[in-house]
Amino acid sequence: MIQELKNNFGHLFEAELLQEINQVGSYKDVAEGAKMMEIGDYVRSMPLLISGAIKILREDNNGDELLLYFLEKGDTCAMTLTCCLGETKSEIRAIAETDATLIMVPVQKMEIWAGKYKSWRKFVFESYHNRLNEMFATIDSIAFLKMDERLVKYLKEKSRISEDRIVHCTHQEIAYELHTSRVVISRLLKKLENLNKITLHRNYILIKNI
Amino acid sequence: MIQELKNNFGHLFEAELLQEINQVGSYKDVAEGAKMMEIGDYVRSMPLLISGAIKILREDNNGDELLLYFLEKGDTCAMTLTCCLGETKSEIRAIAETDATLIMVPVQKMEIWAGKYKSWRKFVFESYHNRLNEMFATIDSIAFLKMDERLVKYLKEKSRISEDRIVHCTHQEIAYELHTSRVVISRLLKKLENLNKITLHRNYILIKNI
DNA sequence: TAGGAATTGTAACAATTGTTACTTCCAAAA
DNA sequence: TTTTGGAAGTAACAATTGTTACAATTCCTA
Repeated sequence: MIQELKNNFGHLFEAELLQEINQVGSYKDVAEGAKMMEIGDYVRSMPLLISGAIKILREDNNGDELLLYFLEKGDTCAMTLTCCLGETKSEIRAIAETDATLIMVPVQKMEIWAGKYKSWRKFVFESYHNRLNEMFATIDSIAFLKMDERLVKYLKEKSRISEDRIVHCTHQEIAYELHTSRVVISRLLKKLENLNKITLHRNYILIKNI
Repeated sequence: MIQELKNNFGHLFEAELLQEINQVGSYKDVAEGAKMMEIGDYVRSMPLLISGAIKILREDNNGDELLLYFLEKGDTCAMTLTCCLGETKSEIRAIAETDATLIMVPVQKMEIWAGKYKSWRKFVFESYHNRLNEMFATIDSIAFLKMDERLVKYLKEKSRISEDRIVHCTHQEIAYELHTSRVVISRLLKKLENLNKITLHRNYILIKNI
């Protein structure tokens, strides 16, 4: 595990901290689609993402979802960061977008390291900062863009994250994550296909030039 | 100033930290409507809000705005919190919603105190956490509510913040902050008036029972 | 007191998004 | 092979939001 740590966080943390993480952290593999955190959960350990991607979702009163953003290699979950303070429940749901590997660190260590290591403080602050910026970007999309533009952004992001020009999902799944209806998504996807930007298939979409 | 500090932050910080804040911080009064931070600004000091309210806004490509949330007594600005690390520009605009008083702390102190005082770390982490939660609430409103519901929420919040059943603003101003058009707001306000929930006047709105 | 700017009311219409209903197509299971 | 359920296509319509245009009112100022 120490090697994985050095590869992914070596440029951030000093050797001593890497050593500590190695001692108390536990390696974990997660399969695509696995639910990693549910709304209302209390969080007891903090994930450092080594590979893969995690999607972070918000839920409305009807149980419908909205995609907030993706976590990627080198990220951590901002939600867990505050759970070493008070007993705060998670406000979000986390699901593995792809197969992923991560290192789980007991949440008590977070506060201890924050006092001990400047590099850890920097990492935690930057994580928060990045998450806030992701949230700004999400708000921009929802508030300022129309659904067709949001859809294009979504497809680009999905393709980038999976490193694949083929996006594997159904129209219904896209509709859930953008918080709209399947018919709306089908309609807009068909327009994109007519513009020769994508090709539609059952259960997947080929991204051509969007 | 030390008395103001004790009143507003005494329950959070130990005496030694209060003393340090008192030494390096500077008192500042801000008039309603004053622009306190602009998008793209580099931040050099960190505000601790003693009284009043600050509204935080986001801007789209056309220069149109969107209200994100309000800061109130005991809050600080999450945007400045990360500016002691890298040279990061502000992503948001801050404008005094009411007359406000605050204490400005040089941003270099933030990192120093984060290593030295556990209570300061707790404060900073909690600030980030609160801001993230505000952002979740904002996203909920934009993504899940219709404009009439957002308008009602907006009026309630404005009334609560100013501690006044009379909300002083024009339809145009509301439209800017909710990122829609004046005609839409006028239309919805008129509906609320017909439901006897508010009374409309020139330049102000009386909140009756919403 | 007259003129002008800002504010609000309102109609008419356009564009976007949401909903319902039904059909067709595809793939896996029986 | 036939059945069955999920996925996608599409039409028709409703609801919401956005836009343009213009009138009426109020307030400030020259």
